[in-house]
Amino acid sequence: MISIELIRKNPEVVKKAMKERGVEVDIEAIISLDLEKRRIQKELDDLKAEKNKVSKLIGQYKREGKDTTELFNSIKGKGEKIKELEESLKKKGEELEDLLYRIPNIPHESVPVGEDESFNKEIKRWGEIRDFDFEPLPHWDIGTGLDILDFERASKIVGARFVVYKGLGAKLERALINFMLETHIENGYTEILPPFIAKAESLYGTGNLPKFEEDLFKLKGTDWYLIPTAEVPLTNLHRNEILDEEKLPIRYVAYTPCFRSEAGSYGRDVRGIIRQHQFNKVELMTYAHPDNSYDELEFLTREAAKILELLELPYRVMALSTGDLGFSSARTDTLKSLPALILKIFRQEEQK
RNA sequence: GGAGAGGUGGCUGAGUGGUUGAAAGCGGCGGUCUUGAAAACCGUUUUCCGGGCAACCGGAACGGGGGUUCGAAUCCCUCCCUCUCCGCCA
Repeated sequence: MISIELIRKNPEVVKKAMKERGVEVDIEAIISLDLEKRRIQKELDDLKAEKNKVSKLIGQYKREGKDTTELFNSIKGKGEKIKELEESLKKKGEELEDLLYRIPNIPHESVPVGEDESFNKEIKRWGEIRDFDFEPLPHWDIGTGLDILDFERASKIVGARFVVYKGLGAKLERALINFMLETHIENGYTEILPPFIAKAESLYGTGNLPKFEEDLFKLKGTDWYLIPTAEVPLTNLHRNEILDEEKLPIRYVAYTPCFRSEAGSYGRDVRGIIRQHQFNKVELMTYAHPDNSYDELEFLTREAAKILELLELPYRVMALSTGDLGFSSARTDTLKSLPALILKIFRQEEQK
């Protein structure tokens, strides 16, 4: 969540950032709401100060055996007024918080400015894209042909957008997870195996709530959600903690399944294992000092790229433009590799 | 599932409805002493919000929320969490 102080002090910075992201946010409305809220708080605090003073006097008078009726009379009706102000302060606070929760992060100055993905900037390219002297098959044909992916039986169990990994398919998935974990652990990341369920408060912490509730699976009759990414438990691991600066950076790696409702993406990437309701992910996460967090980001990106290099998969590193940036991200360097290739084949398929 | 105990500052741990933001100890910080350190002694040490250029002033916080009261860490309700015992169980 963007702090109200930042908006108070630098409204222009925030406005400019929102414009670059292509997001409509009424900063002026937030500022005037904040002013109104503070005005109420001042009035309330003054009133409470008055009442507290009298209450203290009553205590003193009683101890000294003096008459207190006059004191009681002097604060008559104050209670109701206080309750009234408290209520309106609470309401203003909630309104303000709700608005603030819907403001995305301020992009870093190094992020290319542009309204959509066409403004993304390539910052690195690695490896050779293989040429085939035959027509390559999409992965779902290969997978079902080898009997290592089974989409139909998955759909029997649960429905569309799930897959059953079978035999060597299951083993391959497991081996990849393990390979990634081991590689990162060797390089100083601490492995975490977190709960795959998180409560609402945690989802607010990562910006998934309140704005993106429809992307999540909520467990009926509870305050629990299936995690859409390991980022949720990893970020909340240290929520409301003050970290010792000496111990930074704290580097974590976690394997978790991820669950996404993919609402609003019906008809997109409908075949294969690209856009599933459940998928496996090995996540890297670093808690770093703000002074060197962007160096740390580069370290982390290199670390992730290493996996692709070890697997001899060609890739590009793309800096996402302001218009393509995720909600809580100040900067995103994304690795485009195999998935992009699959998508390309898939989209060609789609056009036929 | 049944029965019970408990949640207080960085930690341990007192606390009768009224100068208790909170004893004491530990830890931290500053100082005296010392060549330096330890010990001892003295002092100091919560956070958030608001107002103010500032010194400072006001408000809030004793697991969360609500209630009673002029006044709540203390009484009542409710939720959450931790621990112990019994039962059941992968």
